[in-house]
Amino acid sequence: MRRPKKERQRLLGLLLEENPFLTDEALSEHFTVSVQTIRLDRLECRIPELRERLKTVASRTMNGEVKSLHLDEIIGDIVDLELDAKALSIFDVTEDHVFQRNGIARGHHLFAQANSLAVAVMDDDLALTVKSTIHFVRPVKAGDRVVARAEVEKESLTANRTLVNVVSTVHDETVFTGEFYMYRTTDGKLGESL
Amino acid sequence: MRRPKKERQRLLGLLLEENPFLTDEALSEHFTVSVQTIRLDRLECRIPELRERLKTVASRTMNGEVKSLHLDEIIGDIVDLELDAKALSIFDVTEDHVFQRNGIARGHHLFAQANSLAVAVMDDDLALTVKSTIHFVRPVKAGDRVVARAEVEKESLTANRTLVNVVSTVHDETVFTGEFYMYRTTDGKLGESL
DNA sequence: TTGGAATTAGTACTTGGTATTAAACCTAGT
DNA sequence: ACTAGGTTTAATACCAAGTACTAATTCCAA
Repeated sequence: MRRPKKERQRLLGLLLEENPFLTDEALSEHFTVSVQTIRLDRLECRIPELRERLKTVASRTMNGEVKSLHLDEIIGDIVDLELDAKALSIFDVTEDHVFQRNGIARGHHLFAQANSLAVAVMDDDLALTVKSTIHFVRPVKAGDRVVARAEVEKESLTANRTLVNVVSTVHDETVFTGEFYMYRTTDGKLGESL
Repeated sequence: MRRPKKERQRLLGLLLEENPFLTDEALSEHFTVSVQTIRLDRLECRIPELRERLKTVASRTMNGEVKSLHLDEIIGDIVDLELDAKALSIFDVTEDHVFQRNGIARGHHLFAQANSLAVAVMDDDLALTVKSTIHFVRPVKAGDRVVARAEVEKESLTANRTLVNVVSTVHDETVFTGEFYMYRTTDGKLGESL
């Protein structure tokens, strides 16, 4: 599935943040574009080459800056994304995400998945969550694969505010729903600055 | 100072364990031998080349072989707690918690702190969050110390449902508020079972 | 002084890139 | 219809940091 440039570049960034080990070669196959295109993308997005990425990741390890790396991680793999429209991510719940006592996933992981997705679906690099109402409909257990679907409310697409609805399911059964009122910080094409 | 082979190789191993970022070139200067000698040394000692070393160090980071502790951890340090009444936790925001683009903390970390606190304040080992409405009142930056205060709504202390209000502040200024509707799974003092 | 270990040198080849130039391909606008 | 611009590919030269291999040189001790 050939994606438009802008979308491809966003996904490229997200992908490499999760997996910095991918070579341009591998990326070109993933996006079914040429290696040169990937290199142009990295250039535009100021994403360094594989070796530089590994160097910084490794140095983070050596300096013990790892402590909370996963905290900043985008929770869940974003597998589909249409800017300002909809997006989908998958999050595999492991033992690490649940209360030992009852094996039920801690709420903030489900929230993190949904929130990350809401941020990602916005066509704005600096989007922020302003307000949110969420429901934990059914408990989620370790081993469950949570599929989160985000949909942008078209009619809410005003200058600065946007409503994103997220529904998370396990085996087609709703486990979580959330409304995310997002704030777009850029009002135009200022995305490239900074 | 020219050291004998055996000693040099021993030092080589120690050196690279501490600092895997050194190239053969740098090492050859350090030991004042030729690059080829260093390569023979690495070969004999089965020390991989720079890139391989960085790859493994970096993968250690990514695979969370260093992380572990935090995932299930309660986010923020709970410094005060009165069961079924109120609780307080402190969370220091670091670079790891913010968007690189604008230095603002990702929402799900603030949520995680508040949610963890709401769960902790309940006098029930198996309390779950059912529903929540939250406001991100003001952006939080790296370096900020977020103080979250949870208060149990006394009149809501019914059999199974409880409302917990959380207000998070930075320097006495409110940055986040949340209402957490909690579900108690045990209806009495069965908390110790399981 | 001579023989084997240790060291150094030199060459060809590999990966995963950068940098640059140029061609080809769409696609929207007047 | 046709051109201009953005986008994508291609092609080439070059680099860093190596491996793999061969060969020459140096050292040092029996």
